[in-house]
Amino acid sequence: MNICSYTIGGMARTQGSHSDITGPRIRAVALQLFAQHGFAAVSMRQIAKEVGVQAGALYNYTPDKQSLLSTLMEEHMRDVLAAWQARRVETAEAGAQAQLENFTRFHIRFHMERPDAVFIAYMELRNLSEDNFMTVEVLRRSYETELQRILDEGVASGVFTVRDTKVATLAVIAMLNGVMTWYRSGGRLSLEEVETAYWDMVRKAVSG
Amino acid sequence: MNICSYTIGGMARTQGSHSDITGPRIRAVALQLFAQHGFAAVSMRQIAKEVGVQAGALYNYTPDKQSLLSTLMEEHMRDVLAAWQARRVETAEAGAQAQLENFTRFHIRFHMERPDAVFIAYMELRNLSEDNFMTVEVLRRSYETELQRILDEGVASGVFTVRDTKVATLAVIAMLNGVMTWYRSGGRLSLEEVETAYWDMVRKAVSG
DNA sequence: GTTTTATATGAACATTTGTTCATATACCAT
DNA sequence: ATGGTATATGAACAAATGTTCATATAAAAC
Repeated sequence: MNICSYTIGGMARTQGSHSDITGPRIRAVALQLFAQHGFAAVSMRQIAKEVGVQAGALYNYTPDKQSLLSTLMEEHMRDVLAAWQARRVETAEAGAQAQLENFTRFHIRFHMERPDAVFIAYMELRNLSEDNFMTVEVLRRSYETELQRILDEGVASGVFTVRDTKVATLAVIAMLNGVMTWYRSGGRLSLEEVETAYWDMVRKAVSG
Repeated sequence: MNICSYTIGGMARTQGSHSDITGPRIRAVALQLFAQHGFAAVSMRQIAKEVGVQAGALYNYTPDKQSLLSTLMEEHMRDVLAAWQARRVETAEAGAQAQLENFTRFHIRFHMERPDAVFIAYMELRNLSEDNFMTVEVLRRSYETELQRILDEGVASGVFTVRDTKVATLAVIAMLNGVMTWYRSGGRLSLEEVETAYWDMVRKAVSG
């Protein structure tokens, strides 16, 4: 009796579609594309195409493009903090030097496993609204404070010699982040060797 | 006798216009906007508006948008290299340690005077065509090689203790570049103090 | 089996994009 | 003064942009 609607191709919900699958897929694709081309250079249609969906469907998962970015960044920062809180206990009772080694090796390994998220978290801050920026910034500071606490502790106990622990904190993190711009697995050095090389430099840099 | 053309507002070459002025203005504006918002997020019309000109006029100075970016990046890399070649002579006869201090202080100060160019040169590589990318990459490598040469020399003469000078080179440069993400003149520390703090860490990191 | 809800489509929208071009005016050499 | 060249305008273009919405179907609940 419905003479008007002659649905040629499927134009509605697709078979097997589920938000528990599509949602993460969208975020994963967006993460990779944002890292590769930059937030502004990636269109919603590119993301949708890679996910295998029409652009309109993305708006079941994010109110707008910028929220997609800020969600990714916040998720990443919370992941970093949570992972460190879990690993921190390994050296909770140890001296500052052991804590610093733990932090150094953790930072390199954890960040190396998520180069896209790291890249975005450091490079796309300018595309965030003020509110979202503040949220991410607070999380980042709180991660940096973890390192600074270790340095302060080491200075207090005399094992480290650092004039300004704030500057040292930023210097160390910048140095460690640099790994991600050049390291490729399967290269000349193993990740273990890289960890050790950087730990060597970090240790000496903050010692007497 | 020309009854059709009734030129209301001036619609042609403007008074005082000269390529020696407009050209550099365009590059300066583009540099600042690219650094602030990212290459892809800045439109030719935004640049033109800031320069005080119509978008079409930009194409007297660049064949397209991407060339504008790659020109800026190549100019910056050549500036860095030229400035270092000039400053390098100061410690050409000196030992590796003096050379490294010279390099460290030079790098921080020079880059601090051009935060926009530095930011672009490190962040917008992905927006370059393969050819332009290679050109910039070669220049960057050649700057890094300058530092590596100093480290190699120091290792050879026994004043430095570094397992892998390539890794150390990248680590030091990453650390120094980090300054630009947080230092603001008029803050807690003077540029001289920052230079010294970083030199302190660099020296210790590569020493025994 | 029927109803309700979750998840997609695909067309439409107003803007904005990079770029081109015919044309107009200012500047400079003669 | 005059003519040639350098430097701008402003309109136009097709393509792409983020976002919305009525609608259609699959999946889940009953």
